[in-house]
Amino acid sequence: MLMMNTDHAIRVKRKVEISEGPMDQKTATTNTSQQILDIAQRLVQTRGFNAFSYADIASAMGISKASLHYHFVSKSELGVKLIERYKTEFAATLDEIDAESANAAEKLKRYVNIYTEVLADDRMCLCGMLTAEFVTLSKSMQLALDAYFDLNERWLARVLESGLADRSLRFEGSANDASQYIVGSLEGSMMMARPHGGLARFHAATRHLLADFGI
Amino acid sequence: MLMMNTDHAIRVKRKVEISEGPMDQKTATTNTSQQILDIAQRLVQTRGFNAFSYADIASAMGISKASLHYHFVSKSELGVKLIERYKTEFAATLDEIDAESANAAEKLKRYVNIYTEVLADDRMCLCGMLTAEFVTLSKSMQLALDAYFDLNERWLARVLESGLADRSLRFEGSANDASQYIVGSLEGSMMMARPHGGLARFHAATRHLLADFGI
DNA sequence: TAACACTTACCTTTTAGTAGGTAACTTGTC
DNA sequence: GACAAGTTACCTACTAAAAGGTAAGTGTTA
Repeated sequence: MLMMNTDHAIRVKRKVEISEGPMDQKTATTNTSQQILDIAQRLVQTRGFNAFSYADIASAMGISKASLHYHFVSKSELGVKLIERYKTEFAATLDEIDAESANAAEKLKRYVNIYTEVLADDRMCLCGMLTAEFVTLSKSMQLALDAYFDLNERWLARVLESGLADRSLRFEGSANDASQYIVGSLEGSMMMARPHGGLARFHAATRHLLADFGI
Repeated sequence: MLMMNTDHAIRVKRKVEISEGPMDQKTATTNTSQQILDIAQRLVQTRGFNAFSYADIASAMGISKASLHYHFVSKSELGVKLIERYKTEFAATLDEIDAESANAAEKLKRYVNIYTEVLADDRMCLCGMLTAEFVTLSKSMQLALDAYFDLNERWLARVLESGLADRSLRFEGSANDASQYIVGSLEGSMMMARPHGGLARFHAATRHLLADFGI
C-alpha cells in the first residue's frame, strides 16, 4: 500500500524564499521552482498525485531528481505548495470576477467558465483530482485542500445570497447547500467529461446547472 | 511514471471459470476469487486503483501475492473483472428497479439511492473513482468503464423519457444530456462528500438534483 | 494421474529520499 | 579591490522499500 505521505520531513536546509539577494539569482530560483510546480501540476491534473513520480518531472525538465528534492524536500511538500499556489491564483481570479461583474448571475457564469477553461486544456481541476485521492494524501495536503474548497464554497455562497438580493438568481434551499451542490456538480461533470464526452458534454451540463439557478 | 497497465499479459494458464468440476471445489475457487474481488473493490473505492497493491490484498486475506496472480494474472485483469462484476450487479439492480417501480420518478429516486448506500458505507462509486484515474488505466479497463457508463446513461435516458410520458418528471433539454448531467452530479457530489460533508452533504445535493427534475 | 489452489523464493524496475560534492556567485572584512 | 566564507542551485551515486510479476514446487482432492 502507498502509505500516507509523512509530514515529518521538516526542511533543515537553507530556505529558497524571497531574500535580499540580487534580482537575477532570486528570479532564477523562482523560475525553476515555478517550472517544477507547472509540470507537477499538469501531471496531477491529468494523471493524479499517486500516478506520477519525481523521475517524471526530472526527465521532463532535464534536471536530476536530487535537484527536485532541493526545491521541494518531499513529494508531500510539493503537493502542499501546488494546492496553495492554485488556491492563491483562484482567489485572485475570484477577486477579479467580483470587481468586474455587473451582478451575481454574471459572477456565477464566470465562475463556471473557470472550470470550462481548465477542461478545454484537457485537465481536471487540480483539487478535484486530489479529492478523489484524499485518503491517500498527507495530513498537510488534506488541510490545504480543505482550505481551497472552503474558499470556493464561501465565495459561491456569498454570490448566491447576493443573487437572491439582486434578483439575478433563483434557487431553493440554503446558499451553503447550493454552493456545495454547484461545486460537486462541476467537479463531477468535469471528471466524467474528460474521458467521455469532452467539452460538449461539459457544456451541456453547465447549461443544465445554470438553468437550475434561473440563468 | 506509472506506465499504462499493459494488456499483453494474456492468460496462458488454466482458467478459473465456472467449469464442470465438482461443486465444493468450484465453490472454493469462486469464494477465493470473489473474496479477492471484494477486498480489491473496497481498496479501489476508498483509495483508488493506483494506490493499492497486490501486497495489500495478500496481507488482508492472509495468502501470498503469488496466489493472487494465480487467480488474476495481472492487476489490469483484476481491474477489468472488478468493473465487469460491478456492472453486472448494477444491471441486476436496475432490472429490479424497473420491475418494482410505479413510475419514472420512483425509478430515479431509487437510482440515486444506490449511490447513497455506497457512500453510507464510506466508499466512492467504483467506476467514478476509476474515471478520475482513467488515463492511467489499461485499454481493457477503459473499455470496461465505457461499457459501465453506457449502461447507466442509457438506462437513465429511458427513465427520463418515460418520466416525460407519465408526467412524473420534468426537465429541459434532451434526455441524453440530462442523464449525463445526473451521473456527473452524483459522482461529483459523492466524491466531494466523502472527505468533506459526508452523507448530510450528499443528501442535500440529491434533494437539489431531484428537485431539478420536478421531484 | 491430473487438475487445482496454493506456497517459497526469487526477479526487475521504480519509488521517494539521502550523502556528499562542486561550480558560480554574493557578501563581509581588510 | 582582494580574498575568505557563505549561499545557491545544481550534480553523481547511492539506499531501502515496494511495486508487479515469474518459476518451480507441494499437498490435497476426484
